[in-house]
Amino acid sequence: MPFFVVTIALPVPLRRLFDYLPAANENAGCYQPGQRVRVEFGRQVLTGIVIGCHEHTDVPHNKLKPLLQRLDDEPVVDEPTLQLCQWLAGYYHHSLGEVLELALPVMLRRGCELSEVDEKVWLRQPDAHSADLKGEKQRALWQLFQQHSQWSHKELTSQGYSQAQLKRLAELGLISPRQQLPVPAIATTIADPLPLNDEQHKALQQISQHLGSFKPSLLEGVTGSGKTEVYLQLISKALATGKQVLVLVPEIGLTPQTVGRFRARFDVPVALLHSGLNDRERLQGWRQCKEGKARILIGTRSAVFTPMPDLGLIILDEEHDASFKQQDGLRYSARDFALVRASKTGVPVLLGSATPSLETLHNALSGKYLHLKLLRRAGNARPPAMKLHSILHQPLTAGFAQPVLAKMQQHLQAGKQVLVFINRRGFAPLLACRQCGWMAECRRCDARLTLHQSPAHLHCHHCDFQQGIPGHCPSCHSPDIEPIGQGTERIEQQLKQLFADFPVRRVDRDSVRNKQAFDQLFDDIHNGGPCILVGTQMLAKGHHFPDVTMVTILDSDSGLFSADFRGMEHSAQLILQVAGRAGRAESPGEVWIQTLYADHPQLNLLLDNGYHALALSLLQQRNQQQLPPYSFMALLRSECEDRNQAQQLLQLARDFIQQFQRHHHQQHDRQGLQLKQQGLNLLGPFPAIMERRNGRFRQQLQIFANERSALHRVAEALVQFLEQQKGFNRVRWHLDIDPLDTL
DNA sequence: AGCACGCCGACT
DNA sequence: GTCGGCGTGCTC
Repeated sequence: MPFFVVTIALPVPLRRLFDYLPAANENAGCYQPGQRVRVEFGRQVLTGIVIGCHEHTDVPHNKLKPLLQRLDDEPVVDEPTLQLCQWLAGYYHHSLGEVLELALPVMLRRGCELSEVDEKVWLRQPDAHSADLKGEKQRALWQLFQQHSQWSHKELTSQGYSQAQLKRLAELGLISPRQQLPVPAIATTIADPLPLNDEQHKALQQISQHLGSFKPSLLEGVTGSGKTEVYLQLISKALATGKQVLVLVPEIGLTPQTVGRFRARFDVPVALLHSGLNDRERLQGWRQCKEGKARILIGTRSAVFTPMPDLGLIILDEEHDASFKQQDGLRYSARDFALVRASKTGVPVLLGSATPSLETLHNALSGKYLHLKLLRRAGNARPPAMKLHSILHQPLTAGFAQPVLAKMQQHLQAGKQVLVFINRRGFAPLLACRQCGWMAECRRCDARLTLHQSPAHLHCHHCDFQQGIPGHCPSCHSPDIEPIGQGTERIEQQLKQLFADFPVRRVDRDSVRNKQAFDQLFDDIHNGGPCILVGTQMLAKGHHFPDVTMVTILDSDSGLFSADFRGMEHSAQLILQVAGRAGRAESPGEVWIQTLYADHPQLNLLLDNGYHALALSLLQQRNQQQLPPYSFMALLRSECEDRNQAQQLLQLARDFIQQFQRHHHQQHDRQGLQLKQQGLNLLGPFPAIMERRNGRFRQQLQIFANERSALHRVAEALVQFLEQQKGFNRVRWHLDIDPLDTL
């Protein structure tokens, strides 16, 4: 047998592959890219992915180990997915093994058999003719098998059918049991499509023209304009051509309402992949897609990796949402990756948002994406009236201006619900001493501790440090210490006193411990009469509250002067998202924004002329300052318990980049090429906005480039350079490509 | 990332 | 004399 090695990707942060000798009695034909293998790696045993077989290796032969075991006969990572992962590893300068680890369900990473998630399923016998069944229950059961030929055992028993009844049907030769992958039940009655207005109709027509080839589109539609209906009818068209559809939603966007709406519209199996599932359920959903059994997948960020052999359309809702970008480890953007996947698969991708990110908007305006707009709310719903209310020199009651309270009272008495948005958890953001000015601060972060009341404690929202509330000032021993400022808990408490006749419900991460409580709460709100809802972003995303007619935004000011260049963009998106909760039903809503800066130009632009107008103005600013999307950015972050070391590493990186740049210019010179401005711009190193976090000092180096390719070249060289550096063992660093924030 | 090796300080 | 701190180096 000729000599060959198997090249393996391993789940380690090393950005290279490893060669192994084949297992005993196996030839090169046994190994296909995408199969899992077990290998001894140093002293540990790991599960790796076969990348290929080669007859040559640079590794000295005495170092080669035979791999321990081949786990799969068929690849678990199909060819297109493998190629996409290779692209991703290159784009984010990350280890391929770690990318593949992310692309696979946890159970497969651990080396489980695919069949491990098989379950008992009952199948209708192909030649079964209905016999005369005795029992009512048995007839009903048989009726189910007329609708669908396959039901999972678990589902049938949960619907109240017994083991005995199933056994009886099996004895009559009507059905038979099998161990196999269960497929989600399909809705038996299908809801009709809603009528489209001309805007929706036009959007649907235009996108449908591109089914079957790569074409990105932006569907820019104000809240309530019926984006979802366009999605649904587009999906329907894709399904009709025998294709699978991938729908990506933000982390909190996958509500039972949304899922229900999808399931009720299509007579095909719908798979879900989100954080609420356990490992087993995840593998099931993944297999359903990979084996083509599920025709629609609705999932969050990591679902973008799911293999779908018949993929024909990708929809990504709330395109601007930050949860599409992973914020630790491999910092990939599922939105950008979805675009690449669509391009390599040759399918259209639809990005939807009421408040598109400036990146996407720029692509739409420049003609790179199809730009579709839904400007009118569907049905009779009217857009909410938005109003800035100046609180400059105004007396406040519990943080509210008097006219705002009066307005809230009015809506409540009309039997409507009022939503109060304050993006700050806890009772108060600060506990301070009135005598000496002491403030409760976190020992590990450059931050104040947030005061919580139920349960009573001080809490650092940045490192999770917790401690009890002191009875007197630790500095001057005065008992005169008091909470300063407002959080959701305090607003809730005060509103309960001010509006004793109406229930007040708080919705934040603390009040909604688990998903069940969450769903229960939303049921209550839907069924209940007038009430006040106090909450954070949680309230703003995904959920519809038909009875909310007034929204009060309490702390928008904190977002107006953000240190980050995307601060205003994100503030505007959040304000509109919250505002969108009002007046979704027949009654028009109103939104009151309390502010100290009622003449803030951008805030006024947003309110007077809308998001699109503000976005154009922000884009102009970005252009002038050569910030993304008019330049390409990478952010090198470092952190260390020793401030100097974190800073020194970045200084070293900066020096390296400058040298690298000079070198490249020289090369161009020698080759007689026109010296093209590399356009690399370095900012930093400087400390992060909150320099110390969780006991570590954080620094950053911002790298801007005019060309994507220039950024790539320097990033690749930089990562290689930093990996070689010795003497910075205690410094942790990562390179964030297309960072979402510079905090 | 793990995990081992190795070289120095403070303990039964 | 050893236990264990973490700097350094390697993993096909």
